[in-house]
Amino acid sequence: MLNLEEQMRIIKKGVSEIIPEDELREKIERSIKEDRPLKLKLGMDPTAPDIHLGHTVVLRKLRQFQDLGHEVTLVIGDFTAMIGDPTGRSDTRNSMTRDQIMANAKTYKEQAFRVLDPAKTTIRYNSEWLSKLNFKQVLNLASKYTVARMLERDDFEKRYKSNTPIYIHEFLYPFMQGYDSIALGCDIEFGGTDQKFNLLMGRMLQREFGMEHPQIAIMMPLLEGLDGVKKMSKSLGNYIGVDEDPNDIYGKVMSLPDGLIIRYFELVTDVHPDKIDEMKSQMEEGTLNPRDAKMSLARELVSLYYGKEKAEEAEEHFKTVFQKNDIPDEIKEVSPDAEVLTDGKAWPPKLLTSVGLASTNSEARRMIEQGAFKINGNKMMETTKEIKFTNGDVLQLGKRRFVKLIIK
RNA sequence: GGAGGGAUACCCAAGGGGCUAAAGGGGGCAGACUGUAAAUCUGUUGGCGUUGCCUUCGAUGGUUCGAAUCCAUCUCCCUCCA
Repeated sequence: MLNLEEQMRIIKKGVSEIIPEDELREKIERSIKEDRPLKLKLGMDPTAPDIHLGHTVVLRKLRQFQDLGHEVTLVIGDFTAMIGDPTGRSDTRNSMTRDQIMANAKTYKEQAFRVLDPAKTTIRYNSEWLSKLNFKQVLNLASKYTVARMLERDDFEKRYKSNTPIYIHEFLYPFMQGYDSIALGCDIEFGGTDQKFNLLMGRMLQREFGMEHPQIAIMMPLLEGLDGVKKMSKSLGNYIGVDEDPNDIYGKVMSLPDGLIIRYFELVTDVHPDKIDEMKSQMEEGTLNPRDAKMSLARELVSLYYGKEKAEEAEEHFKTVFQKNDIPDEIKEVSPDAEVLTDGKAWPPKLLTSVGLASTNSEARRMIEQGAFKINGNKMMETTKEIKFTNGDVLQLGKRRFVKLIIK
């Protein structure tokens, strides 16, 4: 095991807050002295099936701890998912069915191991202990905190003031998450900065339940999503999933606002800090085109999850389609129904719909009128008459939707 | 339990009998431009082979030549009182 200062240097890199830091030092010291790894906990609500880059910010930090010799318990919130974490939400979550939860939990596990070391990771489900609590025990937990303090929470306060309902069971969420920490007796709990309240609740409850050295809360910054402002999340649709197609990951990275390039390098890649600083100053001086920095970020991320080879392929694909404005090599081939295309002639809006490029005729018509439709690279604006199509024609609607026409 | 207020498109939000497929903003999509799918500007944003027709303003009925708009019942939400 590395000594205290070396461990702390690695640990502190990139974290947003450690509460309290001096107790963390004590814990690490004890762990070195007793040669006992620390128990780290990360709770994940399996409310969406995919892990995205936002999750990896915390997962990567856990991985660093694992590399220092510590152990991670990944708590799958199968029980808590039935309520849903109210953190940051402006409305009540819909509760989920058991099947959905378990299916999501499965992919979470698989995808989390793309970052975590499976040998040093334990997976637990919190229904294991939470479903066994009786009402008396719940009351005991609930008696440790007041309504006024609960309403201090920003999200609850906003909802309360704006007349959006808050259900009592949502108040219980932090207690359940806190109880996870009691059940597992963990040393450190991780989360995004938005988890501060829940993490501290765990710490407080552990102390109430007689733990001598309650857990430390380590918070990681929240990664902004594709829009560059809001946090990355599945429900906002501004995410990059670790399981997505390499071309999509590459493309999505390229669509990030320039201001996020450095932040992404820092939070979700393994690129050395010195190298990142160098890029930063080069961009400020104007000697490095942000586009090129973004391309290397995209390459870096794809190779992290798919390897170098796939990363290069994705880059090639991006160059052909978006930079040269060419037609990509691989295009889905589609044969339209005979009733749409007869004797090689078809009404363009209907053809585009039947071939999957547009979802309705009206949408197709609008896009054609806006000049978004190309056949073999030539703009075509006919929306009333039928026109001729030939086998192998490449149909393009907008910048990135392509289809090759196969006439049977 | 009592008294009031509210529900409008993907989201927020205007509209209180015909001029409303429904203002405005956000988001999405497209076009121009560029350094990229960034920024900016412009257009567009229910469906239908489209100078017209059909469906849509919480749900169901009703009044009316005509209803998002008026009436009745119901569902859900909020506020105040108990």
